[in-house]
Amino acid sequence: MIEKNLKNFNIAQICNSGQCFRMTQISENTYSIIANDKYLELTQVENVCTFSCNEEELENFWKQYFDLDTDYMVYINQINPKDTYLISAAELGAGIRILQQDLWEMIVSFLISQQNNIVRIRRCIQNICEKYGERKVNFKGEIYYAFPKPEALAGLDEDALKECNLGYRSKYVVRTAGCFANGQTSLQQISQMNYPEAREELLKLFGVGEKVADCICLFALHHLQAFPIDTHIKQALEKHYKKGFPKRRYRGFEGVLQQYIFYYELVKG
DNA sequence: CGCCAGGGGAGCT
DNA sequence: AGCTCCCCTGGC
Repeated sequence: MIEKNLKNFNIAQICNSGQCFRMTQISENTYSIIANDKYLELTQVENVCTFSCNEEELENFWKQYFDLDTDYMVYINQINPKDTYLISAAELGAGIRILQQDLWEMIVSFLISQQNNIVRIRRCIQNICEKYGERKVNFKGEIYYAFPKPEALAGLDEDALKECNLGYRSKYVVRTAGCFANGQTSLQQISQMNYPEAREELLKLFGVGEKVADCICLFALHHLQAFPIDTHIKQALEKHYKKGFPKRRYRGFEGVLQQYIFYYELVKG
């Protein structure tokens, strides 16, 4: 157990910000998080966060996962004071972090996300993990499942994942898994590319369009200039930024602001 | 039962 | 860039 005093960190907001699908509230102040093959429980009371792992794992994994070394006030303080909408959004979601999640897991998660709602996306991913992921035991002796590697999904019948509730998205996942399993595309290479290169490479994948590519760039590769535009963001931009969102002003961290807007619309809307 | 929406995308023009 | 159509599940 490690205790940390964290500013601009709110696990509840992170959990509900729609960027991660394997994070669950398990009691009033405690959340469970499964990432890669790791299981964590995090309890937050005010600014005090208690991590269930040891110091080494916190330093080597979760610190990067939660982006703990970044001061998000640096982003928030650059918001135009006259932009009352964005100021309000950032104020409400000030505890959000842009997570650095597993690339393959994000590719699959956002392939599934299209024409889908968050509750179902979570269930789809849970189903896939239970059926094809490695079975693990957490520190409490409970069973959880790691996210299956591409190799575990490649070669399946293209409709096999309909059993996991993916519907017509099944073939997107199976075919994409094949591309990585047979070496046609490389997760390692994509993770080393800059934003435009990575985006272009991701767009080649079957089932990946601009919105999904940007979500992957933002939530896995930590390219903060990615600005995913889904139906909700589109509506918000049309309403509050008739002349267009001032991307130039916020060059390099547009994605952080996108998350504040997304969360604001999710909570308020 | 029909209808439609839920964090788009492919395949056209 | 803009337009169809695609196509799965759950809620009403």
